[in-house]
Amino acid sequence: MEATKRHRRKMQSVTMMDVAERAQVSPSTVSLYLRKPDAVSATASRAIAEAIDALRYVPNLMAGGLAAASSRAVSVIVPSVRNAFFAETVATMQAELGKERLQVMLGHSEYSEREEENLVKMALSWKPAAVVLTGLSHSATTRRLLKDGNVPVLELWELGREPIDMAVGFYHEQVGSTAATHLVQRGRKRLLFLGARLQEDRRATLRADGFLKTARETEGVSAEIVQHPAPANAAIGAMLLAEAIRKYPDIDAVACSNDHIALGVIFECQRIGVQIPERLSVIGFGDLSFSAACNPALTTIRPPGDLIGTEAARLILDRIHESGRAASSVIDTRFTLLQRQSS
Amino acid sequence: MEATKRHRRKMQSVTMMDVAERAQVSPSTVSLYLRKPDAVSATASRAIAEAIDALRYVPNLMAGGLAAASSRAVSVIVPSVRNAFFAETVATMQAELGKERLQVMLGHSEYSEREEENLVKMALSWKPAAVVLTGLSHSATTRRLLKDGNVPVLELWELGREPIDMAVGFYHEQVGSTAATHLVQRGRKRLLFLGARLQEDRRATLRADGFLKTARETEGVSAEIVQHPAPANAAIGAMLLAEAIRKYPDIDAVACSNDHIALGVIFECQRIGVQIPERLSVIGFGDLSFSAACNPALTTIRPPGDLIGTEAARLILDRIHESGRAASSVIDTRFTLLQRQSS
DNA sequence: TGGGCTTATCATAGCGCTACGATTTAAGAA
DNA sequence: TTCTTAAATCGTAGCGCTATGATAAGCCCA
Repeated sequence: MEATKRHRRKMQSVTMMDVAERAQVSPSTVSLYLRKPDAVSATASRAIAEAIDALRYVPNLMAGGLAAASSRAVSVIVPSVRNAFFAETVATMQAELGKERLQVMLGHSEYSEREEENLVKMALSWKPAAVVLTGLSHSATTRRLLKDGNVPVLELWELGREPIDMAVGFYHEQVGSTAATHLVQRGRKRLLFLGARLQEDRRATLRADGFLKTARETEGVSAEIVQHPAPANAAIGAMLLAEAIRKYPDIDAVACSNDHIALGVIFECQRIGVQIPERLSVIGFGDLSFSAACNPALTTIRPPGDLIGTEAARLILDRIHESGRAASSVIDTRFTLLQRQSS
Repeated sequence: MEATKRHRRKMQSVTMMDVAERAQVSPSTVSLYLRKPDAVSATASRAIAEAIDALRYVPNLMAGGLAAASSRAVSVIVPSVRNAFFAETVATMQAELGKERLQVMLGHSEYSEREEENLVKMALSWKPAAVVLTGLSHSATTRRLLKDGNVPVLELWELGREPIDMAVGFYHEQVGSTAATHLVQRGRKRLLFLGARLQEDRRATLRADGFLKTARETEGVSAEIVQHPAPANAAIGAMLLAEAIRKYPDIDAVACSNDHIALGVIFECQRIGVQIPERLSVIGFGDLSFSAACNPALTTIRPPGDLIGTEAARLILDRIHESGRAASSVIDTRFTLLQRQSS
């Protein structure tokens, strides 16, 4: 025994080398086949495919990522996937990115910039193919990390100020404005905005702002706001309506920061005998799964959560494929007003 | 020039080596500090921490994972995060695992075993610290991959047959049985189960089975089922109730496969003037955000989505820490009946 | 004072893959 | 047939880190 080996290591059962050997090609060719199948001849492709199958080869993406200095993971950070809006976008993105074998890494900021910053730091450790954030407000450190990180960055669900890199979403002030205009067109004069958790949900605040601004700029129309710091749900909605009627007995229309609130309003009106829409018009935001089935069916504004996801995925894939490009994109997905019975 | 270097490589700006140099220790010590801070002296720790901070060092987890032959990623595969139940569990798991710097990699099977299999293959390429699946039904290949993969495996949200490795959840037949027993105790005799997408949602089917079995075993009680293949939502719920009343005019209680269906039932009853609970008792499943605020408030069974997430995270962390253990665990989280006005 | 511990630190050999440039082969053109 | 050019394929040096075992430094008690 000549050499006294001191080191030993566990290892992966089947490596690319094994595949190469069986297919009678070099490891480089196997690697090429896996990354760009078109660049490999039909003969080689067949042999490699057979070998992969026979050996049950599973590529090691950590090794690949290390060698390539970038991984096939996309870090997606949302306030919470418990929120149906973001769940829709995350689900759509995962489906689209999964087709190209990109992995979604999920993080929840819980509406905290501090937490978002931690998640971004963690994400960067993975050399992700892209980092996806929600909204346009981030800590200075987050911004710096992302700009220095030399990584495609997407900001979803909000348009307005300058994005770090790319953005897909819509203008929330416009949502509020559209709601106000709609109610006015329906002949309403005493408008009210019902909001929950506005201190944390910047986008809901923008909707409220747009609503109040547009309403107050209209001749002969008044607009007030009633809010609560708790997260939006139907119970809060019911509570808010009760409070609103106490404070402003003559209101004839309410816009809600989302459909959960609106659902609570509908229930509360049933209980206290307020007729919708005769006595009170109601408009929500979200078009959640129950909105069309309410009694009365809820007029609402539908944000395109799925479209945001597909567009985001498309931008990421574009960036990956034509890696040279630096064009920064902003996509306005718009939103849709769905008029139903409640207004 | 002696050597003609042919190779060149881009690289990470700051590596562990840079940190080691600045802190006047070896790279090994830095690595140790990062993985087990307690094993490093206070002096060294301070110097390393300072260096990391000053250089803004970001560890490369791909390199770490490759060297360690396992990553700090946990692959979580759920039918869809659009479903509030799974969203709750995913969110909770991410929060718990994130504390220990584990990344959640998300996949959506869309209730397809074929798709789940693909996702598991992709997941395994990352050498995850654990693989988390939903339910106990998987393709044979999925099972084999996971067993050969030498990876901790968790199956959530369902108990019953033998798990691959560990399982956290509850018995869905028990849920159905509990619902039936409750309605009988409230004096109901003509029971009905309203279900959506039962062909795909195995767990909803188990609830239906448990419900029908228990009801039919009870003296003087009858039970029927009405279902629809579309995904559960309030509109389907309303439709199902209308159909149910047409088919079985004398029913006095309905159990719904989830609260979305129950919400539709409530709305439909309001429209057609059926009094809840006087004429008809209603019980749901899920305790969704609106359930307590309905009119009338909905009696429902609450599955502990958050508990499932925390318990799952705990099991994974336990496995990582005491890596020798092979004890396979099954945790029954139970569920809670919430009696409200609708029954 | 020194032997036997424990504790802290270190040097080094890969982990499995991809990028790079070089080399071989195939296909046309002359 | 030879030369040129394009298409396939190959050889190899790392990517940045961790596991391993070795060494050095403290510490206790005889």
